[in-house]
Amino acid sequence: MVGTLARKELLSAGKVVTLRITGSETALIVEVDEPLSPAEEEAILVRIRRMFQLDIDIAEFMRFADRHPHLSHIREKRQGRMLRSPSLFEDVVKVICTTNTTWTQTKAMVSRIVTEFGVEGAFPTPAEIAAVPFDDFAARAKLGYRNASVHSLAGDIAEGRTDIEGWQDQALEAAQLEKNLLSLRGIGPYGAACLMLYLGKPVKVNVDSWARTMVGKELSKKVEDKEVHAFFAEYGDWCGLVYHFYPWKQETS
DNA sequence: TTCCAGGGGTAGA
DNA sequence: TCTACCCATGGA
Repeated sequence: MVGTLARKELLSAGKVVTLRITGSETALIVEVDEPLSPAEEEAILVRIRRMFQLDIDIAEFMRFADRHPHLSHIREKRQGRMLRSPSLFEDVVKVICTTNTTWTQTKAMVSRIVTEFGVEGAFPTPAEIAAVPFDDFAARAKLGYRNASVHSLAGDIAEGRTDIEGWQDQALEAAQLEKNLLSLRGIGPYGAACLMLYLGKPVKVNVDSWARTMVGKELSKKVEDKEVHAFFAEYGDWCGLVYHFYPWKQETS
């Protein structure tokens, strides 16, 4: 049922370890290729908790899904959690790389960011990206017009002008969190909704071309973004999650 | 060549 | 608030 997720993680002092993560019915199993100090082990645990949203209580969403017969698959398939990155910075960069492009190109962009600027296959830190002059970064990352968004974000974080990781430690209201996310260059309504979903506040649908296609099929017409939002409006503050696990009548190939 | 992909920023109305 | 236009990239 479960596969293996392998990932390189950069620890303090420049140590890079490989994680191999599998799961049983009740637990995650994390293998590390090198011995860890207690502090390093705790650092890895913090990242694992974030990746698998273990700090987010989904019981309320499960009860919500239970009240909708067509969402019964969510509990049956034990859905409801999103896989995310060990840091909000990495999630923001990846979301920027999904905008106005194909999934194939998104993967290529993220792969170049890792291989060009990361240490031994680990995702680069803001400081590592910020240390690269913009023209050099753009030529090697080849993110198109997204280069400026990613490079400026890395610089802002590395030089202390913004602390986006702190946004998730504060009990921010959804509206304020969305406002913060929208203030980031390269993050618009779609990106903010994606990130809100990752941050446990799925109050809006991340309307992308897939959403427009599928809602269009349901309604048998070409739809605008506001019609996609209206389609999911009945799910209230859970609409972002419902969209992600929605049982479409006819999947496209 | 032209279109467009898991959109966003900006100017102008 | 809404619309039109532009934005790098690369596959179809």
